[in-house]
Amino acid sequence: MFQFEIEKHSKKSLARKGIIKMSHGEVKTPAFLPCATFGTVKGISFEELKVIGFEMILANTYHLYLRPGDGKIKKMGGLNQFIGWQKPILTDSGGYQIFSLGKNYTDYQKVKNKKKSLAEIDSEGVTFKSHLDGGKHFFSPEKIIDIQKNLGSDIMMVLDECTEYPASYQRAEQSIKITHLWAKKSIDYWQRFKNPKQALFGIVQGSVYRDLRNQSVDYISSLPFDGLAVGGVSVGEGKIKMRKVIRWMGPKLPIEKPHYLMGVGEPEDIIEAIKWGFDLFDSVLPTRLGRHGTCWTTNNWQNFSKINLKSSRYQTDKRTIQKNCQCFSCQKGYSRAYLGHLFKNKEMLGLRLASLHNLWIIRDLLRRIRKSI
RNA sequence: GUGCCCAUAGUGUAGCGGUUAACACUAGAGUUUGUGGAACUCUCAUCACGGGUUCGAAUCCCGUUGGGCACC
Repeated sequence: MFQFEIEKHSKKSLARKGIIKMSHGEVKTPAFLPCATFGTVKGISFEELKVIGFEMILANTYHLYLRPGDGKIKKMGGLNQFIGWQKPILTDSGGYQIFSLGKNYTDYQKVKNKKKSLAEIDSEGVTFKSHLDGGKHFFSPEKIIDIQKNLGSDIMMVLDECTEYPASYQRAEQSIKITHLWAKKSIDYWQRFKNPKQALFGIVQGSVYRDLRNQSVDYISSLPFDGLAVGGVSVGEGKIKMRKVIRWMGPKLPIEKPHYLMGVGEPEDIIEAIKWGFDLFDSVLPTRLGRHGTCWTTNNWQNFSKINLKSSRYQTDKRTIQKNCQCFSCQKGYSRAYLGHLFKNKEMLGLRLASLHNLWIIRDLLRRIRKSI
C-alpha cells in the first residue's frame, strides 16, 4: 500500500504539505528520516524517536545484507519486527556505498598508487568487496529489490550510482547511463514480482551539470515509480552548487509524486529544498554532529549556527545548548559546561544528549515549516 | 662526602656536530550531509640554567641547579 495525498500547496513557493500512507502507517510531509543504517539510530532508542515525533526512519540494504543478512531478518518477521519499530521504514539501496567505498579507493590510490577497489561496476550491477571480511558480493538491480523485499521496507530505493564529486561531464554522463539502465531493470523486475505492501522510488543523478540533470529527471520521471529521489547531492559539491541542483530539479519533478532529497540534513538546506517542492529528507548529520559534540542552535528558525560543546569557551557556561528548547537535554537543564565535560571524557551520555538535541531541532523545524505551509 | 648516569612541548619519547628540532597521546581551532563513536587539517618547544670549543651545538667541554643509582 502506498498513497501520497497533497493537503495543501503553498502560494509563495512550490512547497506543499501532504501525507504518505503506507503499510506501517502514515507520514506527514515534509518529513525528515533519521538514519538507522544498521537498524538503529546510533545511541537513540525507538521510544525516544517516537517521543520526538519521527514517523519514519531510513535503514541500509547493503549493510543489513552483509550483517545480519536479509534472510535472517526475514525469518525474524521482517525488519520492523526485528528491530522493534512499527512505523514505516525506507531502505536505501547501497548505491551510496558504491560512491563512498569508491571515494576511499581514490584516496587510497593517491597514497599507494595501487589499483584496489572495493566496488567494480558494469551494466549488470556492482561487485563489492565486503568492508567487513573482504568477501565478494555481486549486486544487480534485481537482487537489491529481492533483498529489500526480504527486509519488508515500506519504501525501497533502486540501485543507483551516486556520482562522486568532482566528476567530469563525461564521467557524470557515463554515470547516469548506468543509473538509468539500472532504474529500468529495477522497475521492470518490480512490476513482474510486485509486493503490494511496498513501494519503489527512482533516483535522479547527473552531478552538477544541468542538462544531465534534466535528462535524468525526464527519464526517471517517465518510469512508473511511486516516488522520485534526487541523489548525488551533498557529496562535497558545496552549498551553492547543491542549491542549483535543487532549483533545477524541484520544478521538473512530477507534482503528484513524493520528492525525496537524499542525504540532505543542514537546516537551511532543508528549508530551501522544501520551497522547491521536496517532501522527504534524510541525513546522518543530527547524530553524527551530535556524536562529535556539535549542536545546532537557532533564534529565529531561519538561520542556524553550530556550537562545539568541546570548545574551551563553554567550560564554565551554565546555559543549556539552546534557550527555550524542549529537547531532553535542554529541558532537563544540562549545562554546556557539563556536556563539554562529558565529551572530553567520551562519555556515552554526552553523545546521546547532543544527538537527541539535534534530532529535536530538525524535527521541530519540520513541524514549524509544515504548519506554515 | 665520593663516583657514575639523566635533564628536549602538558605527558612519554626520538634526535649521536650540518637547512624550518621528529613522533604518539593530551590540549586548542576547524572539516563532517543516502553513518566507522571514524577519519583528516591546522596550532602549541627561547632543547634545565650559565659559560666555552666550532664556520655551525639539543648533540662536544666546564660550571650551576634539580633528579636517579652505587659506594663510604
